[in-house]
Amino acid sequence: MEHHGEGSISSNTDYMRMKRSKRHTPRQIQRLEALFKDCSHPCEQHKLQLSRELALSPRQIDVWFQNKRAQMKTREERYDNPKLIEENDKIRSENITIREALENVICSTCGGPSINVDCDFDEQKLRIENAQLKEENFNG
Amino acid sequence: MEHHGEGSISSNTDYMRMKRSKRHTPRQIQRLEALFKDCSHPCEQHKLQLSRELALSPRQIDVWFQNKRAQMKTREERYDNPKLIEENDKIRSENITIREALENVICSTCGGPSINVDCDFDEQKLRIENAQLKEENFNG
DNA sequence: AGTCATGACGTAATAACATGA
DNA sequence: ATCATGTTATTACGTCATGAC
Repeated sequence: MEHHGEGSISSNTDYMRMKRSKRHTPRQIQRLEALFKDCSHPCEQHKLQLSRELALSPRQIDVWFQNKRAQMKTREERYDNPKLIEENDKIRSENITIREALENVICSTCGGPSINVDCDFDEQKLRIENAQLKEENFNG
Repeated sequence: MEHHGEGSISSNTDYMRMKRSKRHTPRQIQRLEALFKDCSHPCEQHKLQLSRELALSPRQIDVWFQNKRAQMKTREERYDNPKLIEENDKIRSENITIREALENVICSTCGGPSINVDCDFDEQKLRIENAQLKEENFNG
């Protein structure tokens, strides 16, 4: 109900404090955002200046910046999450590829089907087993 | 801003002292949380029942569940993010370990220092290179 | 048939407030 | 006091179902 489209229409002058909407005007927000880009914690002076300039109480300026900082934080997280998941999947599949390569190794000198690897004393084997176990631990 | 003064009569119980606190009482929240665990989208019946039971308007019940769902969503994300980063690191290190193992392979039959792997025609080699490139792509 | 309005209900953003460190 | 964080309430926008034309 009541979709007012005010924002784009009355652009001629400053907004009369539209009775209905408690939102800040686009102009106010634009100004606030501009400052926020430079500094997310405005000093007292900036705060008071904005207060006069935008006809908002200092308290409102304060609240706006607090809310904005919180918003940015969660917005970052929402953005990082899918990125991490994708990256995760890719590395995992690379992992499998290399593991397969390791099993299909063929010796170049004896040309034989040398399926197996080096010594048992070496830590190498242990480390690989270890990695395998940790991997299973995640998936399980 | 002056909002409603709603019938927050706090019924018979103890929480009279918070005069104009807009917070819901612990008892109310406890009850709401309990139902939320079972279903995050309560039907009309449940809503009305809660409304009577907790002396909150149906609208308030509605709003509480909406806010709760949003809260849960961001809470999940906050929790997943560090988990994903940790997982990511571990898989990455496994990756390196296996890669090293692949280079230090020694043939078991000829006992030689068979450093190298199989044929050039095989897709194996390509796949490994591919993985390597993709990996670099991430880090760069 | 369609299409246009309207309402019910959802999420997302936001303003204001409350609290603890 | 200021700030991060969480809570309550409102607004904006989207979708879907229903109904009149």
